[in-house]
Amino acid sequence: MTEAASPPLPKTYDPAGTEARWQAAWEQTGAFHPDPAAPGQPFSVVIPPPNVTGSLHMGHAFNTALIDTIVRFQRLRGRNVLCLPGTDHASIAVQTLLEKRIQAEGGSKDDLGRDAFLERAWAWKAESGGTIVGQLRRLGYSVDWRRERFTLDPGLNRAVVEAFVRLHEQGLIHRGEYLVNWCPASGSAVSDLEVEMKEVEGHLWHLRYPLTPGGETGAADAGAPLEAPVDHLVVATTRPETMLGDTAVAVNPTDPRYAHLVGRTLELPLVGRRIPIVADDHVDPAFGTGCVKVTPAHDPNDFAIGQRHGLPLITVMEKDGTMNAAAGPFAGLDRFAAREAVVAAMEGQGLLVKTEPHRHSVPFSDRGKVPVEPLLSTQWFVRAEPLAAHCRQALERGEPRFVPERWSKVYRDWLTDIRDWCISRQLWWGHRIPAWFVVSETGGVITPATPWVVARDAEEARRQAEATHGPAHAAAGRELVLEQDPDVLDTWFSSGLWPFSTLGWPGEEGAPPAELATWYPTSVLVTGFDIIFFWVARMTMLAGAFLPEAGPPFHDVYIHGLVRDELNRKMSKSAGNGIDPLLLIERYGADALRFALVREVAGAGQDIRLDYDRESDTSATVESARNFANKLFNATRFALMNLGGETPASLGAPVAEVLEREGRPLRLADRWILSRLARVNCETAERYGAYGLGEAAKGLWEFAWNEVCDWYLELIKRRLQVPAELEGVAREAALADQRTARQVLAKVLSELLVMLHPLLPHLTEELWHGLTGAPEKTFLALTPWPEVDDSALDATLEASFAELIEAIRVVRNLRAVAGLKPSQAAPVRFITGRPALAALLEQATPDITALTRAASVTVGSMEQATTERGLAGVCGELQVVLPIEGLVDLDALRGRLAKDLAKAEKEISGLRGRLANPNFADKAPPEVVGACRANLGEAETQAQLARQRLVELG
RNA sequence: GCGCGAUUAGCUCAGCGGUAGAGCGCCUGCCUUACAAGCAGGAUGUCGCUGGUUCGAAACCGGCAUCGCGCACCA
Repeated sequence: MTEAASPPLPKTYDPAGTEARWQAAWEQTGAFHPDPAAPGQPFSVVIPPPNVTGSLHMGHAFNTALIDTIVRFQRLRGRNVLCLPGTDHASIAVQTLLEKRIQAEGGSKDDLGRDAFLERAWAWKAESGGTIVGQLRRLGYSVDWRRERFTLDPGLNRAVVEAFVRLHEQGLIHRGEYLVNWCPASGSAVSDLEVEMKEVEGHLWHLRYPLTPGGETGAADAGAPLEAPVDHLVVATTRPETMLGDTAVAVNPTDPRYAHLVGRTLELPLVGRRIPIVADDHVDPAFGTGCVKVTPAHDPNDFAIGQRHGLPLITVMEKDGTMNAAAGPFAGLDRFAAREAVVAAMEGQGLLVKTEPHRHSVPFSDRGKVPVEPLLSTQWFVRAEPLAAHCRQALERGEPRFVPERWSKVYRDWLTDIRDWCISRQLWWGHRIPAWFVVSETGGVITPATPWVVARDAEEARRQAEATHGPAHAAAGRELVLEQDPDVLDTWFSSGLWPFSTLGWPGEEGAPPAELATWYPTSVLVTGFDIIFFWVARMTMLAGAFLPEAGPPFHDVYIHGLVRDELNRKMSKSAGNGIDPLLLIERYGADALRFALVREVAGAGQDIRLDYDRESDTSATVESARNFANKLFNATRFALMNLGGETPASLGAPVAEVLEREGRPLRLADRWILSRLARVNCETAERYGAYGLGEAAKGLWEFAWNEVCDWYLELIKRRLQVPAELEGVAREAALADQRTARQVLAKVLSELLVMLHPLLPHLTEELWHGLTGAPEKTFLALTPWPEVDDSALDATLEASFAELIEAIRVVRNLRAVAGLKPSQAAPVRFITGRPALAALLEQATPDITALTRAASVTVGSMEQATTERGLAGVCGELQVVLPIEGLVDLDALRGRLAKDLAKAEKEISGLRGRLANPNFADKAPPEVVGACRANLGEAETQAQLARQRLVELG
């Protein structure tokens, strides 16, 4: 080329500026704001809304990378894609966080009052929500920001109220007094899922409970072995403080030691209450003493025993975890202080038999990080079983489809034997429960017995209350006073509506929102396995209640693993081992981080480990992805310098027949890379579509780097440079061939960029614009996926080309063994008995020359095999000779040949062994046997050639 | 206790019936006008152990071991 091509791009890719520029361009032009009425089969995803409690962590980055890869692919495939973003109000988490801050300022939330507190919470949301949304943008998330939602925004509040009212109408919500998981730290009930069992080194205290006087001999039971008269029982407990609330002691009905005592009573120490001895199957005679103290108001198992035996419930604690008046002298003590005090008191009375160390599980509150107290309290519940049953039936039909499939079992098991869901929280930050108490019925206070109405708003509540209680009030001359339930709903109640509330559900009377009509149910939910119960199951359950005809709220559930740190630890805020995605983005670019994360997920559903050096904040994995990005950048840079200012469009697609006609046919390398391109296109589309994202990433990496860059670009370099001294016909021919190469290069590269776009959105957008010269507001992101050219597929050609590559590798290897300098040219001689291979090598002579620094390339038949002396190697049925005797290290050569020989001999013995087995020939498929024979023949040729050479060398 | 997953090259992981692959790291040689964030070449594995199925097993089935996770938990 004579014209001075000015280098259009720097030598290395700098992601920072590029990424910001395209993010802005996509957003400003509304590239990802779909129209529900637009053509194209709808495809929709609602993102798992991050909590507004902080900032982006690696889990978000991972989830984002996966979702965005999927939706960008579907967009390229022509689907009408909605990817809807949003954030979650995270009731307990935010409230806990704010309370701590207020405390640090020396105040309390009660000083502040509900309204002022909520004002602060909204201010916090504005700040924190803004932070995390900004960080999601920084990843290049192709979501519709115009439709961004927040679980506590007015539209979603409307959905929550509607959902609550409807569930109530369907009889699926009830209010009642039950033993719930109480978190004393946050002063609220929590659901079963928010309780985490932790192994703790505790104690097992053995306490003596005396029998009340009368009939100690146990003579009533004739079958019992007559032992010394019994005057007490010993119970074992890990929580002595709860004894203050004991209302029985239970033994197993079949336990001969105690059968005769059932029905007798004990005197509860420290309290003096008479409590019965009851028989219950739940008691394991083999554990401890076989006697269990029963505290129905403070333990779920005891609660069940209490129900079976009609025992009273005695609550001995306040909601802040201190002992109440029922605890007598221990009132006012914190539950843990009370534990020590009770033990001391028992010991003082000689009733402490022994204290054993005991390792056991203690329920902890997820948020409060303190042991949960099972406490009797009045709460709202969703009846889970009918909703779960609906989901189980759907799952029988394969809905939703879990990827990987095994997670469906986890989902199903949880839906089986499900317990009611406690949805009320004694918090301020959240959706206020749309229930109003008729407090004028209970003297102005809310009690478990206060009548209530559920309504969409205060007015409707009043109307209802008037209807039910109005006449009675009027008759009594009382004013009807209503008070809304002060409590809020579990955050997951609103998150559970997310797939349809965000799309406008419930909409206006008789007019479903267009978004809902187009994009519901959503196509796929992508989330971590850790919230299958919390979120996935809640969404399917609630969707079943409100939109049953639509089926589950998503067709597929793609479950991914967690990102673990370099030591395979779960990343967590409390452990302080999180790796900051923003740091990695700054260092390597968002594309590199995304690519690295996606590339790690080949084994779908598995946790991924991100290597990381905390000293330098570097990650070899992300760095290698950055290097790949740079490789792609440079490949494009190369193209830009060699396309003579033309674009894929101006050059036109390389159509084999047309080029043939024009006398500038596709060369071997062209046909090879076009065949590979078509094949990779098929494979990649298939993988993306089937959630094989890691495989798609790896496949494209290998194609781009190991085939396009390492071989194709190298092979066309000469054709792209037309020497200035060429004249006349030769020049015409060279220019024509140059054009063919340019066409193929332009096609391969531009299509490769499209295929890589879901993985490296910014870089590919940038390079594609450079390559195609597309107007600024025409985006690769919205371009159609390239069509597969079936006629380009040629498996035979690909196999031949692989042989050519091998031949070149052998030459290079021989040169390396000989220690030839890259600048030293050496003659190359190929010898083969296979005419087709010989023809291929003849045809590729110029390529071989260029890629091996050959002084000359000759191809001969077997008869000419041993005429030269020099370096020799074999591959397949090909003998490669570098006749440069003088320059050669003979020992190195012998070593090389010996190695070839050993390898061939090993293969021969293996293959012979197999073929010698008559069963193999009989039972193995013919093509396998055939391949085996062919390989044996090849290996034998190799061995023979190597032996021959070694003999010649002496 | 029940269930799930993992165990393959120094590290991180693919492969899931036809006798082992990638990236990183390592060794050798190269600044060859796309790329040293690169190029060329090289070394490295009784595929956790153990039975079985099969002509053939890293892959399928059984058992065991180790690690991890989930669920349920005996006070």
